[in-house]
Amino acid sequence: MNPSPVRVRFAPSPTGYLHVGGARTALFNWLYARHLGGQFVLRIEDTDKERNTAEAVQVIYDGLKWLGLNWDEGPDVGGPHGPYFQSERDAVYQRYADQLTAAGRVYTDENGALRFRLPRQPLIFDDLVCGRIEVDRSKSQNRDGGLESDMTIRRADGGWIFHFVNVVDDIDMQITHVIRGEDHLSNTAKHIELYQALGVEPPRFGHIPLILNKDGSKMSKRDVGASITSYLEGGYVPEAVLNYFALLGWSPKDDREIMPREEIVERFDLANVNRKGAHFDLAKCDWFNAQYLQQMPLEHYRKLATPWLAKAGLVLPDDQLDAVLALEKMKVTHLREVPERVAFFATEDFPYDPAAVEKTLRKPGALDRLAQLAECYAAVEPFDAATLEAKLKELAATLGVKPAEFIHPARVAVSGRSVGPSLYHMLEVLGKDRIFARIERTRTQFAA
RNA sequence: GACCCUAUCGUCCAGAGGCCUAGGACACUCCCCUUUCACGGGAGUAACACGGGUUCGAAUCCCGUUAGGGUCACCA
Repeated sequence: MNPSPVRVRFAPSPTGYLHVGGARTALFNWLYARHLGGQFVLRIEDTDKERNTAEAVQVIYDGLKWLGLNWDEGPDVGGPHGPYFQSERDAVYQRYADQLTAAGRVYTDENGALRFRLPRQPLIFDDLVCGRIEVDRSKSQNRDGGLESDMTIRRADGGWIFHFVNVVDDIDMQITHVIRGEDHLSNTAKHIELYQALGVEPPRFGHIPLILNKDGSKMSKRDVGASITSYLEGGYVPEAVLNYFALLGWSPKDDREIMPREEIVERFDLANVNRKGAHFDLAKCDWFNAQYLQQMPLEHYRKLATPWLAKAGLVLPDDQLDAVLALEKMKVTHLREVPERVAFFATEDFPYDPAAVEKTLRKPGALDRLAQLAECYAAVEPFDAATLEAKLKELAATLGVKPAEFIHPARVAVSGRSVGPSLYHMLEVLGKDRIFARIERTRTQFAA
């Protein structure tokens, strides 16, 4: 006997952007499916033809793919329960609507819309996250204090309404577990009434907490971090973002935070999802990103950083690329910072930071120190960080001055700035010739 | 307005009656490491919304209050 396979779905509407809340819903569905060896279905809810565009759908694909949330069935990959665009499922909806008509459960109202007669019976269901939910449907009122109006399932113009197509598709696609945002918890009663009217056993429901802004307000399109595209464009590592999102509402119940995808899949469970709305904190997301960047192998880091270098028009010789990237790897929070940080390796014509010049190069004797250092380094062998450090300190000792007298001007002379990589490692990567040229340029340019 | 969900540090989570003088992480402050900036290490500030019960004992269970969120569309 086959264990009944778990089938979950993510059913976004193509609005032109993928909201974090949506991505997190997709993630929890995906985790649930992968954890249990079930199927993850992608269905595009594009009944609203107005805002339905190919680009809007592409944004959803891009976001999910970036996060690594692969789907087993969907518009682009097909599957046995298609089509997966609601706009192409008219015949299916008509069939189910006919069934309701035959059963006398719907009627056409005075405006020509098709409405479902709500049974308004007391109703109980077990939510996988929220537990037992008990509603007395006969008490549901609308804003005017009147009885909740019967649910419209088809507009006068023939367009289908969300609640209906959502339920029909979940039935038709044999969805076993509906994992969605808590904003649908209150709608679930109506949905169950629809399942019952259709003579179908409802799936299990799991309503996950909403994601709010850090101050608790509702997150809208404009808010920082709201759009998944902003992570793609902001230099985030998908695994880091996924890790952070997973911890918004779910916890492995111990102190583990940085977890590889496989571990999250392995440990994920709806029972460990909490019910409290999560406030989104980009600072913590950034911390995860920095951690992932620091801990990943240089080879992987290079693959992620290279496109950013290219986009900035920076060219680094192949044989130096890794060495240069390694110099700043521990300091980068977002990949987009990389070009700026390593730009001075790519050109001899780098700019000098005015503040650094003022503070360091303009100091009396600074240019002389550079000359002395260059002279000292002329014969250094091997030209590596350890030797360079030893030589510099030796020079300082000989002259009876602090090493800082050399270190600071040298840093500004070779990089144009007062902050950057470890000086000696930076010198090693730059090499003797470039250092001498840069010191020369500095001395000429800033000679009193 | 009716109904539903929620309530532990500023934020994300631990805590499923005694292990809690409430733990971890981010953020913040200080110290160490480092003659840069980071990383790393150490320390610190900081919370059980309130009021009633139940119990020998409550952050944990129950009720109420308050607060926040959600749903009640010919939007999805």
